[in-house]
Amino acid sequence: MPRQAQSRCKMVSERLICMTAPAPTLPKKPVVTRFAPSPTGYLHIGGGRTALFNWLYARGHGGTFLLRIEDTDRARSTPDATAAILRGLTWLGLDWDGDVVSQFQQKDRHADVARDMLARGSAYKCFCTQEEIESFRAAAEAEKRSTLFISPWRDADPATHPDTPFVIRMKAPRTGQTVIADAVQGTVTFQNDLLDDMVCLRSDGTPTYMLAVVVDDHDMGVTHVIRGDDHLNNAARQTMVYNAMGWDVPVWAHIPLIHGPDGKKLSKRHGALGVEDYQSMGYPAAGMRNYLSRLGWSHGDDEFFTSAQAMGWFELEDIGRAPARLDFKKLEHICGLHIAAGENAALLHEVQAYLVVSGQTALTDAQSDGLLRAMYCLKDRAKTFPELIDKAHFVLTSRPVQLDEAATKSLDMVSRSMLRELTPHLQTALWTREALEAIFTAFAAAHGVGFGILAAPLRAALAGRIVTPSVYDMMLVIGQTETISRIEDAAA
RNA sequence: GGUCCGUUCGUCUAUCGGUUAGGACACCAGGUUUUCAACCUGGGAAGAGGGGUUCAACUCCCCUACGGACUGCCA
Repeated sequence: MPRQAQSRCKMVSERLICMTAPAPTLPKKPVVTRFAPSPTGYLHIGGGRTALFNWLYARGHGGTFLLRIEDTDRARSTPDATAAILRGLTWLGLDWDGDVVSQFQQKDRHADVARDMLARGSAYKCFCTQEEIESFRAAAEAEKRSTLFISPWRDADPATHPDTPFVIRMKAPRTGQTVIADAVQGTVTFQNDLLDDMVCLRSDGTPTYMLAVVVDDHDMGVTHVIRGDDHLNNAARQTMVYNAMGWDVPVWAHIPLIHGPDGKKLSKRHGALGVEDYQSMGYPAAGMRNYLSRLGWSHGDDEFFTSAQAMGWFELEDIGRAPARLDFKKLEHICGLHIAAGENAALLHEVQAYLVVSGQTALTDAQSDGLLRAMYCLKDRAKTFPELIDKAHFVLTSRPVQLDEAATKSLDMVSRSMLRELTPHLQTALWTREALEAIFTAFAAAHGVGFGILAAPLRAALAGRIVTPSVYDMMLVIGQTETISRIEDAAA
């Protein structure tokens, strides 16, 4: 994928760097990004966007997009949740490279690194019990002191170590500051004396997230960590692990979270949270990708685009710093454009998948065939798949066509007799739009009525409803025989 | 409480010191029409507040307010 657009600013600054320091023109490391959800439920819509950004960036830069499941918390991780996440990503069309990595399976490696840090003197054994720490924190809070816990074992003589369970804590620097050069947030500075010695290895020998992410990201060769800005504070402590091990720190990009329509953090009461919920609501995946990518990222005034275009445009510096709200109206609008632009067979395929996941009965072969033939007059008007199916009712249904209340009402004595007079004209008609238009125009004129008067009972007869696509489109799609039969049914 | 991040129309956003602050969704009005949509035209609608810096600030700096994240042997 050629780089179509690049921040002008960045190009200028790179040029400047080259002029002042010609040396660092080392070959750029290929981009490696990853999405690392924890398997505690479904794929959250915010997680879906994080995955999307990682995917766009990797794919747009000829890089690699990896997937890792952060399942070190055994109590909260379930195989079902992992499966749900994979399903969500697959539906969104975000394909990852290589095998899915299980963080838990790397636990021995994590423990090795923890011991390595111990040997290097950048970590130490802490024998404090959780109860001790909890009571310390409770007391500190009550007295309004800092709850920052400094282990008494930090500089203890190993000879004094008791024979009790211990955790391995990072021996974090107590002075100076840690600077995060974030591609989205800019330069963020943390005072080291405000950061505690995080636990790297639990007393049961399992690694904590803080250690595991760093080790895995390093081992997997991740060059760009694009994740929610709820991790921004963590980045400082994680940097210390990189430094302790002498590893290259990745490029950080902490993106703002997505909020609900009311501006509050997205939660259950907002309804649809999982990516799969959006699939069951019948939004096309291409539209979801388009809409989600515009939440917090922009490329000038471009609103409607394909993922291929987004890949060519996507740069970290174009990501905003403020949280964005979910707007279903705009989502629908974008999705409508994607349905309209969709290829008929692909749309049919997606509609079928939608019916299955939303627990509805799939279309029969005959219905699929009908939908395919009707697609041309349907797809411009539907924003979602349920809407598309609703508008396709005339071709999905079969005789005898069920009439709804309004349709029954419009088929009164007068209009039924009009329909009876109409059928002979249709029997001999050439079945083209032009010929049909000529017939109906003449027929309406002969009866001294406008075409609208004629169209209403026709909609009722053909679709059983009075809100339908164009009557000409319906007749052309269902064909001459079926049209005449339906009109005769209604006129009887 | 502490640390960190954020704040342009109702919403998503453009703007990288000089613009009548632009676009899109939504909304309102009109047009088109074969119902509903779609479509076309037009309209209202924004720099949180206060201080600086500057010839000039939405843009840079500080303070306040509001919102958020983190502050775990969760991830």
